[in-house]
Amino acid sequence: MKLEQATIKDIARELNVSSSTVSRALKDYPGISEETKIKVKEMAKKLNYRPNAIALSLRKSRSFTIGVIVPEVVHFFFSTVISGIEEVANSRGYTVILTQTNEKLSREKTSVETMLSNQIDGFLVSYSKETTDFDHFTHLLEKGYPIVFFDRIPDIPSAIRVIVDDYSGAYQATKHLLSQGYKNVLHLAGPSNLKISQERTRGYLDALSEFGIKANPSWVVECTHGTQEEANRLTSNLLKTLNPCPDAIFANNDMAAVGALMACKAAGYSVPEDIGIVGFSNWQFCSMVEPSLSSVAQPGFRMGMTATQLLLDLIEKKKSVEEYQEPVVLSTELLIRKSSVRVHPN
Amino acid sequence: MKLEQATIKDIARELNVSSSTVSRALKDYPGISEETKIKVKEMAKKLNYRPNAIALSLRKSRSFTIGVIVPEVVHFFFSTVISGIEEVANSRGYTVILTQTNEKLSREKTSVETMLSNQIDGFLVSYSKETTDFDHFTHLLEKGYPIVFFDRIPDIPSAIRVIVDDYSGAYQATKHLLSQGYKNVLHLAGPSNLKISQERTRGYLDALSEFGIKANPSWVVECTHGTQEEANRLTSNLLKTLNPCPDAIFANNDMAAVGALMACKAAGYSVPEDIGIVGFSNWQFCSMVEPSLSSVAQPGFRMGMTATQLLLDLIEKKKSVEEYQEPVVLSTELLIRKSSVRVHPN
DNA sequence: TTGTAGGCGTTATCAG
DNA sequence: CTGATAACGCCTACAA
Repeated sequence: MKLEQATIKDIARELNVSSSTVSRALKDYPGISEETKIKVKEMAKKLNYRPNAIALSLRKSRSFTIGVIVPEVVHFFFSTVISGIEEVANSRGYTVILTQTNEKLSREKTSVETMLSNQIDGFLVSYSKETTDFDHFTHLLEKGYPIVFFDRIPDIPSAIRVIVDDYSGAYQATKHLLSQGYKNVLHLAGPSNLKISQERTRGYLDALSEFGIKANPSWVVECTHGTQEEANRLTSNLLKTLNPCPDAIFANNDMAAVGALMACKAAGYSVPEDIGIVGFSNWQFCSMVEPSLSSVAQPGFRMGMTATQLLLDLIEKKKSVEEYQEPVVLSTELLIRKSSVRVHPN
Repeated sequence: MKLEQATIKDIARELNVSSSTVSRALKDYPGISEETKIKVKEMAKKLNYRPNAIALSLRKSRSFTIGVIVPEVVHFFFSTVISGIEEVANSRGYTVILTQTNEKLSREKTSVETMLSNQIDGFLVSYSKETTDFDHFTHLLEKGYPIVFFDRIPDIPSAIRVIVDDYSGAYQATKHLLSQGYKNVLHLAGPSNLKISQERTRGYLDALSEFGIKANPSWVVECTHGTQEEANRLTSNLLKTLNPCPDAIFANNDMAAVGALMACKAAGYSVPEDIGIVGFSNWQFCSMVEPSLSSVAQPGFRMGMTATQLLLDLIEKKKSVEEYQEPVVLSTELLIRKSSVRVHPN
């Protein structure tokens, strides 16, 4: 029992005109009498006519659809980005197709294929943690297919990229900890194949060196999954084994920061008195935990909007790839809460 | 610079056969010689042939695409549901188009239109808080168009609906509070036009009456937006004005529960000693707040999977609407944490 | 075993 | 100002 949609032909038949006339009348083409225009539009309304986007796509080889590939929807940051994408895409008349890879390269590849099959006009991509080889994207880029990478970006100069200022965020966070008088700052890092992780680690290291502290490689600990449990486990161990014992932790993400926070508390340390903590992303729960968690806020919504604007401008040829050789960088902001501010500094 | 996609015609031309032969060979139709099949498939690979889903849709009047309409992506529960939807849709070869309404009826309506234009095969809908009139859906239902409502469901018997057991969850939560010895349980309710809110309130009321407590209408307070701030403000006031002072709060959602928690602490009450609190949804932060928040867990992922399975079965005519006169109900689970368990019961 | 023709809904092109 | 025709890529009766 399919919804019998009225077509242009139906309108034409009812009115005894040709379908070309109807098509033109509906689009207010010049050279159509006012009279027929009105007749046609009325009939269209009467029959509840709705243009068939599929037929249009086929005809124009343009689908007015963009494909979004993210690692996980259930991730505060990404869901915020998606919100921004939706916003811009809708307002400019585009439809959004979404897939999540669940951090799997294989799913990323099939997603790309499906979307290409669906003739999407362009991609918005944040790749999976497993992705180290970008052939499935470079092939497309070479042919001039519009792709905008956001947050997790590849090292391909010809790719358009939107990121937040991870380096500066990490730098500010670490500097803030050091300024508070913390001396031994541990870094719970992200997967080292992601540029964002590298940048955050770089910011951490630079802040240390600015304070004349020699970085110790064993104080940069990779939290591969970035989950609370993992960070909890790692931190518990580190608190026992590292010498001197860390008195501050800068975590690559908030989940890890909370895990570390729990571990510190469980080990009998007080936060922020004994150990200061700063996270990254400013998830909703930052203000809810005890003590509230300082964090580097990333403008997710804005990132979604920016990336989509770029992509659509590209698709509509309002901009060209050449104009974006360098990544677009959105600023981050350190939000200082209780977890990193000593009431009685040492 | 569009990606020049090879078509069936291209393969046909290269091989000096007709396009129908190619079409058949690619699909392993009976009555095609092994030899041509192999030739065709090799050429297809060589030319990097990829079927054009758009053309297929037009031809078959089926798009293998489903439309998902949710109020907000940035919402732990909904993002979990989306995850479940993705999972099933992908594995059964369907693409997902997503829009969020931002709780606006107008956007809900335009979303429906756009999706219909895109010839989607069916809808998965959780409607907005503004939606009180369902004409834009009933029109479609009457024509037999496949729609599955989830979580927020309308009172339309002919609509297929998937919900969690809100009533039972709320009932269990309230009963739990009363069993802990709390006497005066306040209910921070959700918007009264949503069935889920009504059901949760009903569960609350029934638990009260089972304990021989006469419900007081002014103890059911509507939190329209369900935000932390709103709940915080409301609770602060209520703690001052209600007589007797509440010694427990059952909140319609976790954000509100946290708001209430903050208000209680700020007013000098200790949780759970003075005031017990239970939330609803089991957001990630429940285990992170201090004290950890008891909450009713909703199986979001499972809801997404179930709803999608139903929808696809419907689309593929493996099931009929008649088989689902009653809503499908997924069970909830009360997770008891610290916020509702007195160490020293009165 | 393969080819031909027609059509899904729309619009661009050319004629009238 | 309007109509006929072809084409987008694919599939499927029907014919050969």
